[in-house]
Amino acid sequence: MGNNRAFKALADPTRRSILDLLRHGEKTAGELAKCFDMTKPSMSHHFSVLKEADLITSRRDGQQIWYELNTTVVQDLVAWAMHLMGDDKRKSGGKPA
Amino acid sequence: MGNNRAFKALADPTRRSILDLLRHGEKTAGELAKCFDMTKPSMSHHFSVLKEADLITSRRDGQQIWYELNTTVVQDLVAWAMHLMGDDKRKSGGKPA
DNA sequence: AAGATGATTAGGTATTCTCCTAATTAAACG
DNA sequence: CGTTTAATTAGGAGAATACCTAATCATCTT
Repeated sequence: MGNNRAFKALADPTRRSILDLLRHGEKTAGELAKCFDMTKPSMSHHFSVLKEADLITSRRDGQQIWYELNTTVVQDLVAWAMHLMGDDKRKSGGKPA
Repeated sequence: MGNNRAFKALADPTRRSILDLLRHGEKTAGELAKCFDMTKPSMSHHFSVLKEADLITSRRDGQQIWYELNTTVVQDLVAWAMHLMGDDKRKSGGKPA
């Protein structure tokens, strides 16, 4: 059922805020870290959890690392929630076979 | 952002399975417990976490307690996920102020 | 190569989480 | 009432989580 790692990742409010900040486009680790009252190592840990869960992707550019939201896992989450609410075997439209 | 308790509640795979089982209608604590390789007290704890998060409601009928899925919080979750994916300031309809 | 900067990894601590067994509450029923 | 059945609450052990400081890695600049 969905991705356990993703649900675990979303259980922390700091990590959800990080995703929120990435909503409008990619940001560097430092930029993101500045938005929280937390040390950089702690933030780095959160980034790695989000990456493990495939909720973000990363890209190095020189000294900086840019993080970007990966919406495909978020879509899976929505699919699971919809399934829960009864959007099941009703004109699925998703995967014909 | 959304309900932290709900996200925390969803972080556990057993609890997500419980919600899945409640998808087709209410079930008693015992019925649900039978579906898992876990003691009743452990299951009871999971029920209480789901209740605290408003993901389920409960009703006593004699000796049994019936649990039912509450989809309103699930809807909030979907709303948050959609917001994340860019469904923002686009005919919001949510909170005019 | 040395120094500065951006970021991660290593290691440790305090808290939270998940599960268990034992004890308790609540209701049904003889 | 005492017993059985359904479920919860209490208490505790072990694993996982979320922070921190110190140390390391990677890159750029001089």
